[in-house]
Amino acid sequence: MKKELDLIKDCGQKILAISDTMEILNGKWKMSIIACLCYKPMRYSELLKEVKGISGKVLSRELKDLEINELIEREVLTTAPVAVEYRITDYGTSLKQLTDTIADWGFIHRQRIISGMKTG
Amino acid sequence: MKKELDLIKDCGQKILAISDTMEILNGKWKMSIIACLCYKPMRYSELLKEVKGISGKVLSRELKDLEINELIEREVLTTAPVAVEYRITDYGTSLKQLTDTIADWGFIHRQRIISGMKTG
DNA sequence: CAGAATCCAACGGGATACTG
DNA sequence: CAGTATCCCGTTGGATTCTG
Repeated sequence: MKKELDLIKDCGQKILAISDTMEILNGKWKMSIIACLCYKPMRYSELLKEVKGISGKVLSRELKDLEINELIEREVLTTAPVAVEYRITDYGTSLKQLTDTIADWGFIHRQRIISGMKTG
Repeated sequence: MKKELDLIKDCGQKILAISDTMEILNGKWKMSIIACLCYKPMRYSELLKEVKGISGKVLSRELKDLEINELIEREVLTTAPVAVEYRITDYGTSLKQLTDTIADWGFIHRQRIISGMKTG
């Protein structure tokens, strides 16, 4: 009985922690952007190509959000036609494992779908 | 050079997989619900208490979504005042590691916030 | 190239009241 | 108890245009 209560209590803390994370990583794009920048620094236009489906406006906002949370850094390169490079921060790399786990599950889920939704 | 291209290509697949996952687990509540039901089966009202902040309407919809994706099961208990129990499915338990990773990061992030946003 | 501005549609999500 | 229905708002997100 007490053991059950402990479980619930523990569960409560976990729920809170998950809510925290989902608050930071809301929207469908942030994890993709993070994963992208974990590979290498990229420019705005590169991200626009790599993160398929995202629009310019949304990419701008998401990048700002991520920068505010210190997950990525923005550097303006004073080159000829002006370039901006986005990089993952040390703190941002702490999300790498998370992106890996999410990607892994995505693969599995896709396999499950294309294998015809065989009844589990 | 080629190596870089490979990286990008690989990155592309990962981005897709992440998009897939985020499509299924969109909204701020689904992961919390999954994590909750990983502890033990729960009734609607229990979830309403455990998943702090969620409203009845949203909980209903999220539960339906999760059921459609075969991540949870719903059983109506023919008891006196009618009870409904939600359980995680085998497939749903494949998300347990993900909820753990997300929760871990949430803890870390909270620590970082309350420690005053120390740089680095 | 890197965005900001504007417009608009769709969805997420809260509050309340109602049903079986 | 376990939802559903309704209203209503803020956000998300796409398309397009404009700017430095």
